[in-house]
Amino acid sequence: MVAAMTDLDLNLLDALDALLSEGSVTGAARKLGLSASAMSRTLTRLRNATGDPLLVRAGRGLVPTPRAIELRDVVHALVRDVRTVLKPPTGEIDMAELDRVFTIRASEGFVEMFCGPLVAGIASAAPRVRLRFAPKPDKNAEPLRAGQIDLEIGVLGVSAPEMRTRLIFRDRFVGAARTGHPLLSGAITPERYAACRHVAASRRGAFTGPVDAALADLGLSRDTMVVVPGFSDALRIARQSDLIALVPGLGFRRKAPGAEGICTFPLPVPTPEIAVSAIWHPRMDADPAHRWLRETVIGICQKMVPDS
DNA sequence: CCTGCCAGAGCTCAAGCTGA
DNA sequence: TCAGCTTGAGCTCTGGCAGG
Repeated sequence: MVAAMTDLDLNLLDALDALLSEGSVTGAARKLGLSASAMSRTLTRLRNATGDPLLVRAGRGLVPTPRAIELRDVVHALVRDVRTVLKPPTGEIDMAELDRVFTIRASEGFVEMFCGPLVAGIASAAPRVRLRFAPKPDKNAEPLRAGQIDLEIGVLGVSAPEMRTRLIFRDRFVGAARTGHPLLSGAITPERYAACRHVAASRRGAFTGPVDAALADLGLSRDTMVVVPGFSDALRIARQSDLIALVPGLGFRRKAPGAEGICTFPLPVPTPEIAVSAIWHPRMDADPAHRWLRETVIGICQKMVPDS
């Protein structure tokens, strides 16, 4: 009886190819690294599946039936095609020909600081690749899961434990005040720092953060007058007023845009370290183009921040 | 979703059959 | 007698399924 499609076993195709090309159970068995008895049983299954004897006894050996002769070239081509389909990718891609759009979700500050070298590095290696920097209103993992975001750069959240991550660099917050600000003349103590008025950067609009907790440990509190969504806005306000901003220290060691007219200083209270990581969905882990993208992004960022 | 159980597929070994 | 194919017995592995 001919096998139904649900009984399809692609190993039979490989065995049939070996049997038809060798014209012998022993030869096919040797070719596939099986015993002759195993190959003989496979030939029995093939006979049941095709409804044709395929190879019949002729003296001590076997000869092919007309149906077997008819199938020989077809089966050989099929096996070759199946091997091509099932062969794992080599991981080698032609970067000059790679035509793809990658969406990277990162904070405004990251884009300001790193996009220049990133664009230059990617354009020189893969001229047909296009980048889309997506805004980062929150840490929602759904766009990564849905494939809308290829790579996220930021501080790890806890909402999506399946995500793959790699640390890019570590940073700490520093204070920032306009040049000539009275706070900058003399030692910056927790008391003097807390006595100033402040501008905070918070996507969620929060007036308090880790600095307030550290000040509270000393019995101090500060007055945050303004909250803005991003660090650039906080810097702009600090440059034009007596408000003190809180920004990642790295950007100012690198002379980030917007740093003119601003002096930074170490905070007089301890604050937690900021660990900036690359985050991607496991689905993209083995994709050669995505692997190239994240290695390139991580490599360029780490090159710019060698001492992190 | 994980784990344990069970049935069936497929393998090897050994032995038998057939023909040169 | 030997080479090659087939078949019975027994083992291992895999996948489906039920239960926790």
